[in-house]
Amino acid sequence: MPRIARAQAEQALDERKDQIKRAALKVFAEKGLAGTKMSIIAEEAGISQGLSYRYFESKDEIFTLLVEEAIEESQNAIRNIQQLPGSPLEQLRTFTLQLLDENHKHYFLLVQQAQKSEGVPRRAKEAIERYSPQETIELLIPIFVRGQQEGQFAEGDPYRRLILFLSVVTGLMLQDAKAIGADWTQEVDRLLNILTK
Amino acid sequence: MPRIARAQAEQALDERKDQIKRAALKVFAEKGLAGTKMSIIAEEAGISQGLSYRYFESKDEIFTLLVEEAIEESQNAIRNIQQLPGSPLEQLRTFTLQLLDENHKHYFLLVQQAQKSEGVPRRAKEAIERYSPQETIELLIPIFVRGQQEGQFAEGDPYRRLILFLSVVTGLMLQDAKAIGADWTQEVDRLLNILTK
DNA sequence: CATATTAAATGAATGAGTCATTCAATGAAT
DNA sequence: ATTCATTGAATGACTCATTCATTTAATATG
Repeated sequence: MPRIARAQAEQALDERKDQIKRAALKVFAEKGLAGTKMSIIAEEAGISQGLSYRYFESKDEIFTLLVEEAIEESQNAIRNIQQLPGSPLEQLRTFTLQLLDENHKHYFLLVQQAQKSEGVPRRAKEAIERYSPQETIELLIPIFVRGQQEGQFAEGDPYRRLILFLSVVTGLMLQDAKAIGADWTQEVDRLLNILTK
Repeated sequence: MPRIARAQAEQALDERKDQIKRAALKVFAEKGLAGTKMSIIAEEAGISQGLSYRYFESKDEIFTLLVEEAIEESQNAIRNIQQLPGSPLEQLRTFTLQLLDENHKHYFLLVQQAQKSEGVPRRAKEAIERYSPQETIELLIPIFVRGQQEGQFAEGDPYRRLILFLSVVTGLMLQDAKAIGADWTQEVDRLLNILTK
């Protein structure tokens, strides 16, 4: 095989691998590990039952891989928020909108699922324990406190406020509220009223 | 058997039946129909594996029964809100707090679960179709509109606002946010900021 | 009180069903 | 013609609702 063709072929394989991963992410996020059948992942990816096994060892492997990716993504997003321009409120707004876009949403829900489910593969469990979403809140607290000092956010226990806020955002994701449509901007602004004065 | 003893015996049976139903409700609400094992219900009720079958035909029967009860309860709660004293805001506040108490919460989540799950028994499905939670929103709309006219609630599409609000409340239930504790009053007041000016 | 009768409760065993995984066969690409 | 991706039916391990022989408790009878 010529050099060029080989490179193309490799890329094709990578793309297919990605396609399967994306499909799996969506389904896992919606239904959890136990609730997800390999056949549904295949269907979602538009391929046949068996094909996933040319690209991955097992269902557990895909799941674990995705959880690890999800956590990496989550860490990035959180690190990012610190650098974001604007007031604390604007920072949180951007962060929330980002959390709600398709890709991040699925990652976020995946981790949620992985946390409460039984029978999660060891490595996935470890990844989650290494980076608990507790940490998400802890990293948001300084921003919130700054907002309080600047008089933009309401008084009260930051931890409790942020738990409430994140619960609410998670709830929205779960509802998948198709009724709302793709543009969450309006909703997020309303949601932020939970935190502001 | 004397009259009295027989009556006592019957009552004992009813109580056990109730005990099983309560346990089942809790587990079904948390894990859905497919995710719930009869053995877990038994454990939750503090009885042995097989005993539920002296009181109920099958898992499906329990599930269906509970869904039917849940819908009845839901209808009552909604009818109630109309009679509630106070401003629209106060009405909604009371309604929401009621929704969040242990019992109603489980009923509400059960219906949620039943809606999205596959393989729901026919009769349960029918009960749900007969009374969709769409209806919940439609019954809340007049209250919300009145609140808008009185200047207490924010402008905007009532349907969309209420969808958001209910999604958020549902999300809270799902999170079960133990971190928050039993008293939701504070949180509900914050949540209502989503609707008010 | 002792004992017979009836009903409640247990938990191990069954077996029907589900679903991850495999693989022989097919198709496409080079 | 050869190589490799893809299919989808078949396998078999596993799960779990349901059953039922056995134990335990309650109640009646003498």
